[in-house]
Amino acid sequence: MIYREKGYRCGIDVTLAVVGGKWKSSILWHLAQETMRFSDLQRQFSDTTRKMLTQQLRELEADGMVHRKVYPQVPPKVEYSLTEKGRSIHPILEQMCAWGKAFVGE
Amino acid sequence: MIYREKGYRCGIDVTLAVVGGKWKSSILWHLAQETMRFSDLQRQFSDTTRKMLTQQLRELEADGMVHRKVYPQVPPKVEYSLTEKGRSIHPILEQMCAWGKAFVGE
DNA sequence: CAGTATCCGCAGTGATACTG
DNA sequence: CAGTATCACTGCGGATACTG
Repeated sequence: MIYREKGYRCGIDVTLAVVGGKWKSSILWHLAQETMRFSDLQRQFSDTTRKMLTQQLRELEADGMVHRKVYPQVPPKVEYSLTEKGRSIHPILEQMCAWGKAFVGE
Repeated sequence: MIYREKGYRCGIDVTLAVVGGKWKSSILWHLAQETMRFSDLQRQFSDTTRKMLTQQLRELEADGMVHRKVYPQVPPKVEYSLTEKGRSIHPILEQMCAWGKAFVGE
């Protein structure tokens, strides 16, 4: 199974490559609630550097999970939202969230 | 949300901490089919070092996801199988697998 | 505001050799 | 057979400064 010139053992590995990044699932989770500006995301992920946040967003964008809308104005304004593909992972994230809670709450 | 003295943003992060490791989901996936000896796993994951494989298995064991049965004999024999907790993640893995396949097959 | 660019430390990983 | 132990290296990610 090939994606972006890399081989994957099965679909699970692909999924983890897309949402398994350090902050990606959380980003997708938050964007599912609402469209957010970069500064909004910075506030939510205050323990992350701009660099990391940008990088994760760029990868999600490259995978077609998020849409990046740039308003050509000064000062700049950039909004991030989920694409259709990005929304399609949400049921799985919800289950992962529930499983994780149950796992800890024992 | 605390687990093993580490804070997690939400259940998703916990789940990824448990199954998101480089080979963990694949290990859980294969063990779901059948109990395997260490050498069986080595064959399946031929591109992984013994060290990595051992480490991932130890972490899965510490999280109560796999059971490690040692046969006290020479030469040694060690069998790995899923615990109840380990089996409980399987539905999610199946969905991740399906999602990943759909993601690539476009 | 929303990013790049650059440098750097160190944890994670690999290679190799050894052991009960 | 099923692991440890040790060393060396790479590259992820943090800190900081700069830019359109």
